[in-house]
Amino acid sequence: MAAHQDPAQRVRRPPTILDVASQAGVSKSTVSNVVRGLPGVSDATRRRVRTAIEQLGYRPNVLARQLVQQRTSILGVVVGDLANPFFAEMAKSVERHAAARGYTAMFCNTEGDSQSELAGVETLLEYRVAGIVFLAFSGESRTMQETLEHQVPVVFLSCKADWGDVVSVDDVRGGRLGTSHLITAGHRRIAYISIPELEDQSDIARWQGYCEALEQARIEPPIRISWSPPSDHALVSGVDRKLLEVFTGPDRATAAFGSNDVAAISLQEFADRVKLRVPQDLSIVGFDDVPMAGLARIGLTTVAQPRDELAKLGIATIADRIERKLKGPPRTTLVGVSLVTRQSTGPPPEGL
Amino acid sequence: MAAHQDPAQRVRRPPTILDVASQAGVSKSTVSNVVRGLPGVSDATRRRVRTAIEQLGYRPNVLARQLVQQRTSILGVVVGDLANPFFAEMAKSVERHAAARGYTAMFCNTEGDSQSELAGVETLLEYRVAGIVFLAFSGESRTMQETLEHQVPVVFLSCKADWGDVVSVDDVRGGRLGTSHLITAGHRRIAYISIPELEDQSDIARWQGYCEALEQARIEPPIRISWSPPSDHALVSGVDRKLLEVFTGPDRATAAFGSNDVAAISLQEFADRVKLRVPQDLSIVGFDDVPMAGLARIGLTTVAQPRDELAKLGIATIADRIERKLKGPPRTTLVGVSLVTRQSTGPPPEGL
DNA sequence: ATGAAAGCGCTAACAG
DNA sequence: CTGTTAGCGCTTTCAT
Repeated sequence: MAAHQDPAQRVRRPPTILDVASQAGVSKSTVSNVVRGLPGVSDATRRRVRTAIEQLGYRPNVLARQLVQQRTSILGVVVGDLANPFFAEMAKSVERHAAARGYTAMFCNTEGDSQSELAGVETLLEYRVAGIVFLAFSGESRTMQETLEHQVPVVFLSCKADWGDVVSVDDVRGGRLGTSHLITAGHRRIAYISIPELEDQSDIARWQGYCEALEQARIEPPIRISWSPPSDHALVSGVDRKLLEVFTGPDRATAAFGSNDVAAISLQEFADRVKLRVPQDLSIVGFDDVPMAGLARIGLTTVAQPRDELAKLGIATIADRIERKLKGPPRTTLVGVSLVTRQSTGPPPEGL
Repeated sequence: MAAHQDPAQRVRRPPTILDVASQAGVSKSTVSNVVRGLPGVSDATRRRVRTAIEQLGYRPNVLARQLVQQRTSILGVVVGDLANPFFAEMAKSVERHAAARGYTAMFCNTEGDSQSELAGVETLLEYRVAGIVFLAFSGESRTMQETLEHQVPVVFLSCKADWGDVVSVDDVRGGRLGTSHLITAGHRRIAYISIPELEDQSDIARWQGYCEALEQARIEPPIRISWSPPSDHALVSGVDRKLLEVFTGPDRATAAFGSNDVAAISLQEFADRVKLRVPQDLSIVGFDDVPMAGLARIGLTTVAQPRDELAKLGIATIADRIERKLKGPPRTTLVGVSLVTRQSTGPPPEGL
């Protein structure tokens, strides 16, 4: 292999279209025509240009192109938490489908914080992204305004808002599905548990589904736990309590519905640590069906989302919107959820 | 909330610096100066410009700026597999540290395929990224050339190559560490197992460390398993065999060292399915210490990488290189690995 | 079939 | 302190 030089020393700037033009002895328009594969260039010229491009290692400057074209092929993707396996999987799918449609994805991790969500969108807008895909949306209205004001198509993928296109599972239905499963198994005291960092619009919809299921079964009251693992305290229906208390004592909760798999698995981990047996003492249902949930050792019952289908539809929607193939008012596309039953759920203990 | 219009119909293009200038009754340079916070603008003018910006919702066009400045603040990040929790965590850290230093991250998922690795780098180069961070590198030399030819600083983060800056753990040492742990526990037949999609330079170094440890303990021969879960077949030292065979029979392997936690956990899952007890029948060591490995139910003994420290150093390195604060030949920064002992390892069965 | 010229929105000298 | 001017690299009419 050729001796390599110190990266800091090589200062040769990338060749421009002009370099190619002069090298090939043509005008830059011709080079442009060749690069873009337009017809109306003689074969001889085309060949000469191709050679020059090869020799110089010319690569068109996308920034310049997009500046003059007044549009970019960058898709901004707002992710709640890349470290959450669900988002990681979605991000991966989104990137793949975006690339397949000619878009480059630019990710923004928000840590579920509406502050950085706003900052992220701001950055994306500065890059004049062609559209924004929200993989999580806090619901913060200022972000919405910023985005609206600047005419960027937006799709809420696996999350929702009352403006912009939505492609997601029916979270309310998913919430009902998971909760009903527990009710059917005989549980009467069922808690809903979420991790505050990830409480967004989806979380709210799932909570609603949970409440509806309880109501329909005439079970009162709903119990909302907001917990930051691995703390042993949590906000239980608004008041700070020891988490363990919720699952012990005479009218303890015998089951919990996690707003997502990470919350559910964290709770299972907590249960393991404090020697609560799952599902004998405590049944747990999650949401998402992340790969980890399917491991024999985890065996989490969960509401599954068809991730790749969601990503595909979401990208199709926003791409169509960008390309003006889709017009009219915001559209909502709901795809089905399904319950995956594993070992984390069972009937409640005797007498409860 | 104001009635929202159909996203497809609002055609107002984003305001430019000229719009702001005329609105404020100044020249565009003055606006530019205000936007960039340069001194030498009277307070009155500054205020007027600020107001105009506010009213118009002006947002500078980064593409135009970067075009004229001849440099971007985009950092390309090549990721092996976003769905692998290790990469997901790294990606997240990288994005955070990049943002802290004023860079925007643009991710490329390669699925461990050197073909799309090349395509990804190609795309990044078209965007004139300021630098490229490899979170996985296949070792494919053409990519290297493409990159070198275009003068982009490169850092190999938690992976390696013999050119460009490297910031990683000492994979060879890590390989030795994990293997030695098994040897010390009494194992004599230890397999090395990796998932082909992720075999890269790090994998090779870890394999080398594994071999060295075996050699030092005068254990022969090394066993290399290349496995695509959940298949029940695998390539064992080059030949296709049933995976189970490796861990049963008279001279079976009693331990396995996974090239990363995903491989190790997959193997554990396999063991669970075929009723091999871990660690009684089979000890398993992983590499990375992903969050999942620490769950009580997984309890994977593994070689831990300090992810956030790696990301921080990696970004610092490439940022310094970009900003010319770091000059000279490629630098290698190695950070320490440590073994985290959990429940997946123990002594071999009696008599083996 | 090819070239010339006019910008895209912005920064960076340089004048005034 | 503020305005004028000349591009950055590219696409896109419009001539030739």
